[in-house]
Amino acid sequence: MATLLAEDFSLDKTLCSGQVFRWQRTPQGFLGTIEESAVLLAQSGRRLTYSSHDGALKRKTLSRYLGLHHPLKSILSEVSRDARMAEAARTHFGLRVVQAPRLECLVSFILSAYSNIPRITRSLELIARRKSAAITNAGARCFAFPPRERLMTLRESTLRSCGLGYRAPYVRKAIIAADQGFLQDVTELPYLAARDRLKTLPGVGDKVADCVLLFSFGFLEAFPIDVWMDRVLARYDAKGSYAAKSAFARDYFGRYAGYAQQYLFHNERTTL
DNA sequence: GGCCAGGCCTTGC
DNA sequence: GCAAGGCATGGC
Repeated sequence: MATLLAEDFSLDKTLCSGQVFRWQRTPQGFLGTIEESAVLLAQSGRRLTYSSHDGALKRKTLSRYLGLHHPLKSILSEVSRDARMAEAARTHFGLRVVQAPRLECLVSFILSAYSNIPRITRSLELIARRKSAAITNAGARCFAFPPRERLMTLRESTLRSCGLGYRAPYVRKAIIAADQGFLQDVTELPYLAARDRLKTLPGVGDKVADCVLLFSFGFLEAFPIDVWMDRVLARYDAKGSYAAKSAFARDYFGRYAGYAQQYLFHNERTTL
């Protein structure tokens, strides 16, 4: 068990705001996987304790995963352009935008199309069980999201058996692209070009691309717009195409628009 | 047993 | 460009 000082941070809000899907609450804390490690996380005040089953999880890897490198206070003060956003910032203070592994994030959000969170979680879990051995931490078994080389051995039919439905070929192609360095290439691009590039993958449109750019590539200006955010944006009188609304949001909230999105999104989902 | 789903793709204007 | 329908399955 190691300790990390985590200021201005809420583990609960960060892991339970729809950015990542496979963390589960246990009596000892949150159990999940990062890279090849089974990880247990618990927070007490500003103290974050963590352990990995093999001791391989590096502090820096964890810190990055949880978005602890983002200057939260200054980000929130920058995006709080109005009372509504300022209120969401107060209510959910400590929520951070994660920086999850790229391929895992891409697969997760391809699965999110026309689906729901329990189902996304289930499919990811089935994929993990197919290609990863069980690892145990705190007496609980879990399965790491498989690395690219092992995902490459998944046939489309096997993906279907994990409940992906018509998304199976999309995921299969995304894995192949990743294996050819596609995701690395995307990191070299500026935001809008990166979004266009991601959208060349089948099954990846504006919304999925923005989620992936925000939750794994670290493009904090990305502002994913789903049905929930559409409701929020209506109150800002933002109308038109996805491109138009997304441009409005980036212009209005600025370079950290993605943080505004995450707070407003979480706020919309947790308050009636 | 239906209805619905954290969008995307394909048509047809 | 933009508005409609269809979509494999599983959750509720």
